[in-house]
Amino acid sequence: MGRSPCCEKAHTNKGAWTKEEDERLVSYIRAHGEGCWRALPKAAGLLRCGKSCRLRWMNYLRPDLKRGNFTDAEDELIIRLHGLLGNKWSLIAAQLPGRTDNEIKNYWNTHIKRKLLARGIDPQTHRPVTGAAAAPAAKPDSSDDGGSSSGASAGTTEPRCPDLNLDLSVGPPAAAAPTSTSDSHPQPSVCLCYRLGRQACRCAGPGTPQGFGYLRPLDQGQHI
DNA sequence: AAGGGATGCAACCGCTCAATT
DNA sequence: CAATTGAGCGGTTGCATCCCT
Repeated sequence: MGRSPCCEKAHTNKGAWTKEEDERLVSYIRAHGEGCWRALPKAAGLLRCGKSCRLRWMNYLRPDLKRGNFTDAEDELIIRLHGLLGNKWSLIAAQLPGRTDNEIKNYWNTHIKRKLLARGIDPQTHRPVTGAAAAPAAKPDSSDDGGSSSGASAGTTEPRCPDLNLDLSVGPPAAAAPTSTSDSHPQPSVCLCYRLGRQACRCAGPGTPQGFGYLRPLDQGQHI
């Protein structure tokens, strides 16, 4: 049973990539484009697993990557998207041009989790942490506490974090998402999963009980 | 200055899903 | 329709660096 290994482990390098390996990978992809990752290492003369090549390219070598610190706006967007999508890092990353799922995942685990705890919000549920246990380590300042209050301590039975405004608009804030099941969509709408690159999503239509039928109107001039 | 713990990031591993045979 | 294959995803780990004592 099981599956064959994705590569011959005996003849593959592991660990940090060398500059030479990076250059080989980049020049190969520049010349041939992204194709069959499984065959790429051999073709490019790399002693690496195809998965490793893909990861290296996606997370580090791609030319369109935005390196550097996350902005506050990106922070907030990630928090909102996480509240809506959960740990779907690739979907979240799709909304943040130049950011990778791995980067966002790391950033979430290292920064945002703590930030939310400091606000008294459970990073997993996005609800106020119950009891006074809320963020014991939370520094009194939390400087950017931005309106947190969120009744952190108080609303123990609060069903939903009042701070959580699931407005997914990435562009101009005006592009509000119709949260209601809006029976009639006046403008063309598209399943969010589709927009994020999941062509065959399993979202039910609007009004789906499972709640994963995200529909959002297209912004002006925007197309799928 | 040195040691040890905390933190952050890059990379690996195993699983799932979709496409292909 | 079932089996196989490959790509992609999310969780986890390992290591380098930072910070505090």
